Amino acid sequence: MQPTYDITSPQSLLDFAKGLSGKTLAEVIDMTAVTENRSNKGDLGNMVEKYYYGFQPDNSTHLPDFQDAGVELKTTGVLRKSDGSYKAKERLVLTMINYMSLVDEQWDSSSLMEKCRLMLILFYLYEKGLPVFDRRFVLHPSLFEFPEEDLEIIRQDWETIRRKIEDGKAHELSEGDTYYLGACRKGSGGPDEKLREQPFSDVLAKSRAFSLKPSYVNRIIDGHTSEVGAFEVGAGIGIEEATRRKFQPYLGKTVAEISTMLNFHKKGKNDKSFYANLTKRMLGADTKTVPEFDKAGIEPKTVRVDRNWKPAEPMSFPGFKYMDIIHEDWEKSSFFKKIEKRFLFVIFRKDEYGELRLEKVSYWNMPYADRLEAQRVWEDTKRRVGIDASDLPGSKESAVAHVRPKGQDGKDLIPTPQGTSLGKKCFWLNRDYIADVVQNHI
DNA sequence: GCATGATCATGC
DNA sequence: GCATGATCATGC
Repeated sequence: MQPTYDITSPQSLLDFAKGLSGKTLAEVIDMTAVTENRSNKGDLGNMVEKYYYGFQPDNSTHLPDFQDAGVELKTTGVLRKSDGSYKAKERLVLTMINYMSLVDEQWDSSSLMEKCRLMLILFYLYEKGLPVFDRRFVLHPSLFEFPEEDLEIIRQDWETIRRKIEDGKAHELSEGDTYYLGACRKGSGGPDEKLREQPFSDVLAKSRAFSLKPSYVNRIIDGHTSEVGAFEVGAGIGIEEATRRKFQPYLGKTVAEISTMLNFHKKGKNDKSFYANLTKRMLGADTKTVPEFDKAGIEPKTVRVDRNWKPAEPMSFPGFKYMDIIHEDWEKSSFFKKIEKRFLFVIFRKDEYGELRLEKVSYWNMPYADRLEAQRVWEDTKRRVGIDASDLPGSKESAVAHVRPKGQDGKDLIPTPQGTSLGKKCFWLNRDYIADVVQNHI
């Protein structure tokens, strides 16, 4: 194909990409020239470069694909929501993390920034099993450069990841360590996966890649990355400090006082999401989402504790389906994805008169050893669902997690592998475990 | 008081 | 209609 773009100009590369909008590769390129397997399911980005741009980048370097323009080409899957808009199917992988060399890098000249400072992002509508040539491009391609205020958070995230490797903890990395930029798992998984060495520990680590969290990709899709949100985040002010400032006016106040300040009241004695919704109001959002938290993939959790810091309840997570979990892998499970996140504990504590007050707001993420224990409970659950779905791990079987019901009512039943119907269930973090976290770790 | 079971209000 | 975040209810 004769190139009809200027390979040194980002804008020209973008304009050329627009020719793919609404189309599939098979519709715009000469398919007779394709030497790869027609049913190829990976490599969409490379196929776009090779057959649409007619350009084969040198993938052996850490430079961007179109190095003369300084542009890295990315393709990423999106899903259509019921209202017709799109959302990210998953995180956007930027580049592999090299544990050995990252520790010697400086942010400005980092391999991440060298490669991804300016990205041309193409979105395609994800459909399971569809070969790359038949994936349809939707939305407009985005020539994306990180807004300055986001770049500060991303730099802090990058430093956090680098420091963890310096501390000899590459194997303990978690997406919950950071906000916009995550160290996501990237590798074959399973027992045969080849693990990587790290510079300051003899423990081998699973391979990981720098990625933008799905919530951040959604902000790119929505074009809201530079929107002024509920937070004033910038140089010297990270997410945590911004959060502290947001809650400052309400700290120490009773629930009744906060309700009055925000004109937001409990709907009735069964308004079970009241504290969660009140928390979102304090952050300046309506009851739906907190944009900055959404972007950073932060998981707010309200915890009510008594005078002795004992939680009133354990902590619930999304439900699972018996028929799904038996085919699932741990790292694909929603429980895994949740506990790798960074949590914001918003703690209401009973005062001497038994009245709840906003006592403390604190970030936390789950330690590696506890994530391993949660994995054990999950694997045990998966195994036992296959044998007898009515007999699953209870709270006395693990110090960390257990399984309990989570349904709308007694009629909310779903099928089991045994052919029976049982109430829906979900994973919970034990009350005593939450107590330990609240009392000793935040 | 705790473990376990049951259910609520809300948003999409 | 259902997933979610969470609290309410019960029996030992």
